[in-house]
Amino acid sequence: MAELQEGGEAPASALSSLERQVIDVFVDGVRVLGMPRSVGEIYGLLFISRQPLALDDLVARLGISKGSASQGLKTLRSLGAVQDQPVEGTRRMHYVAASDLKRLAGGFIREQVRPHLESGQLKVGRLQEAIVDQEDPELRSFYNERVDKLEGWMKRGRMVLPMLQKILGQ
Amino acid sequence: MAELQEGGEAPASALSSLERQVIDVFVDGVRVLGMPRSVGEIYGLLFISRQPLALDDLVARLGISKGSASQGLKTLRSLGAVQDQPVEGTRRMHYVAASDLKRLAGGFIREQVRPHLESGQLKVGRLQEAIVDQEDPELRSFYNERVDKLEGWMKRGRMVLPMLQKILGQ
DNA sequence: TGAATTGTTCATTTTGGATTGAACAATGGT
DNA sequence: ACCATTGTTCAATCCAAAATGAACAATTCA
Repeated sequence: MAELQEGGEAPASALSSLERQVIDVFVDGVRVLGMPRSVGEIYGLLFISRQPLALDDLVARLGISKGSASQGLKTLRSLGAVQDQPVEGTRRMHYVAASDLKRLAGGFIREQVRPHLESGQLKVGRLQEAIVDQEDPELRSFYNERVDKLEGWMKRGRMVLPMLQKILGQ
Repeated sequence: MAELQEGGEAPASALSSLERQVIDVFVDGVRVLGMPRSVGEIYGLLFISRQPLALDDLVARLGISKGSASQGLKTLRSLGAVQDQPVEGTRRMHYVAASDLKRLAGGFIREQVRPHLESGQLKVGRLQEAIVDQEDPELRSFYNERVDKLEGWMKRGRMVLPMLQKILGQ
């Protein structure tokens, strides 16, 4: 049984021109944000799909591996950009794209930006300590000035994130 | 003549621990912004150097190739993150790091963010046209809704950039 | 003008991160 | 309990982007 590929449920056809174009927009988008192509493809296809899609739909329609699809979905879920959606009549999980900018921006900031900012601050902290070793007083004061500036940038970065989120989310 | 490596001018010594640490911070930073490691190294070393440095100083102290150094400087200059600084007594050009956040953010937005936003908008425009081909009216209206949302995101993106720049630059 | 110095370009090589796919859980159905 | 279905993990592979380095301008100096 069940050898009919074109069964009653899952359309695994090629991408329409429109779908391809939308996906391209997101592939570009995530690339700017430093994320892998497959993540953009997955989000793009979900974004432009009226029905929730299962992992195997993504594999079939995008022509990517199960591994990529699984990893990509994991990333997108951690960002809150994709949500599980149970579909009755099957135990296969389906997924939908979250399409509210506030949530997307928030997830990205929380998962990708904050961690870097924090590790940066840590490093700058250690840096402050390293300066006291500097013998030459003139050089030491130059270093202090620079590291203070760096610290200021980080602080400003932290300050800007919530503002950004607020501006985007309304 | 001039076979003495440790001449009277250019210190091509190894990086101090402090220098190494500062450079690491910037390597991380530019990585988040999707730029190559060498760019972070170059900016980092210039940022923490009291004197302007020449291309060959960067090559010697960072241990990168002349090609990388030249390319990296080109990028940094286009961002306004590094400025030429003639040094009297030599015809070799020297460089200094611009250290004002407003300028840095402005350059990055202008050179890296805006172009992507604009090409994205172009694509979304073409997308609007592609929708009219869609026969099924219900699907067409779904597509319209989605593409409108996408367009809204882009518009909001354009709106946020100047705000960001303003917040950072004071 | 010719030689030396300095920076750029670009074909090749290298490499880090993305993708693959097979082995492995985990769960559901009978 | 067993088999079928579905998703995850991770070592191996692949590939796009970065780095290299040699050839090539473009200057400057003698």
